[in-house]
Amino acid sequence: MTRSPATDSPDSAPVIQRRVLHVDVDAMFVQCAIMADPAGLADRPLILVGGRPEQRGVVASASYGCRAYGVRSAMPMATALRLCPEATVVPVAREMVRAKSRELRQVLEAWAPVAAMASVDEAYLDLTGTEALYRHEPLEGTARRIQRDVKLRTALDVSIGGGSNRLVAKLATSFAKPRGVFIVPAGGEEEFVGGLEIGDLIGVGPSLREELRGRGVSSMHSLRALDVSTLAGWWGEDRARWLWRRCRGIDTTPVAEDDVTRSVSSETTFPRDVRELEGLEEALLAQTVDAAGSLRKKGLYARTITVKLRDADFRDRSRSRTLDEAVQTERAIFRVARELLRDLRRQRDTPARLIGVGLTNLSETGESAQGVLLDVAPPVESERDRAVARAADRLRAKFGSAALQPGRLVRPSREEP
DNA sequence: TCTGGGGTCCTAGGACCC
DNA sequence: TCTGGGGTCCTAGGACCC
Repeated sequence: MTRSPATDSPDSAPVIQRRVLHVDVDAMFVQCAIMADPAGLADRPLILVGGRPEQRGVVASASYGCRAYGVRSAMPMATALRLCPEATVVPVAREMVRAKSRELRQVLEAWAPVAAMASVDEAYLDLTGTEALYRHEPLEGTARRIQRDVKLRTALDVSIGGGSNRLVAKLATSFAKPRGVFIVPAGGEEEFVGGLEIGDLIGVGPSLREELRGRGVSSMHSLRALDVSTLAGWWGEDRARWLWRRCRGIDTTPVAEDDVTRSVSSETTFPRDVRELEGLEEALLAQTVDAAGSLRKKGLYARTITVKLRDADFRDRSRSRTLDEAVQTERAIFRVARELLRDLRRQRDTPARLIGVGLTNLSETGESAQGVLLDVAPPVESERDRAVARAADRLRAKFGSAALQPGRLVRPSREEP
């Protein structure tokens, strides 16, 4: 094994030379839509819409044909259709995406001792230690074999970037697209990243870029000319070190299979803004049922409940409350969520375009944070409540989500188990 | 043209505790 | 009269990513 070149500071820590690949599905949603409807959609310019089709939707993904016209992810549908009027608009094929994502993970896990999905359509592989196993084949060769194997076994086209760490591997992927492989040689990280724009760095978005520009820093070169203490004077030590390392292609975060869920949420944008409390509560209940269902599906409980409103003027507001014990039923969650919603409305009574509920502070048991409290106060959620909710889950799984309406779940009838 | 939905992580102030 | 310092938790908001 070789050692990475020494870095000056901060946190210079020469480590074993790692071999990291970043595997990214090319236009995943587009590929999945075509797989779901090969006869209807193949070879057409496609726009995958997020949210409700045609109504306040944005582009979730676009085929390369549409991208040539300037269509981009997150673009409002109206804009996208003006740029590419002949595009076919279809909703995301969620089931297919889930299935293909699972297949992809299975294929990749066979190739690397450590494989971690970073989202539905991308994964990191750490091949460190496989040098002998792969007969000291260059990383590029292994990447190409993985690419072919993925195509063979999942039918997905992927691009693969590689390098000595996650950051560099991911940045390399954009040079590999579509259907290519791009490896940054060990020792070439700093030079490689030096050729990029500041905004290309993962984690540097429009806001930070604008702030940098305001301070006279608009090129990677000028960013690198700054020392840590200057950066720390602007944003504090942590962020300063992060950016200092980032713009030099230094990244020691491990490729870890940490798939712990930290939050579960469900939100919806109304076709038209909603002002009446009644309409908002109705929607809040539906989102609560949805989020609580996901929570139970993962076998989790939540202590913190957050209600979010997006006002008509696009201002986001939220209220949250942390309970002494963790819950997982819509019954318990909605009781709190409804109060939080009323709180939000007291603060500002204005039409809303979005409502959502978020669950955090998750655990795998429904026990109290401070056990003694249970002896004092009755639990906000009984075992019976939980049993009812799980029975409803089974019914929905069997007969479809229309089998039980949210309204009935709030006050379960006696006949239910 | 008018802005989805699912997440993760960070910050900053206040409460509270030692 | 002057008034610590560190840690943790909670809340609200925001940046960012796919």
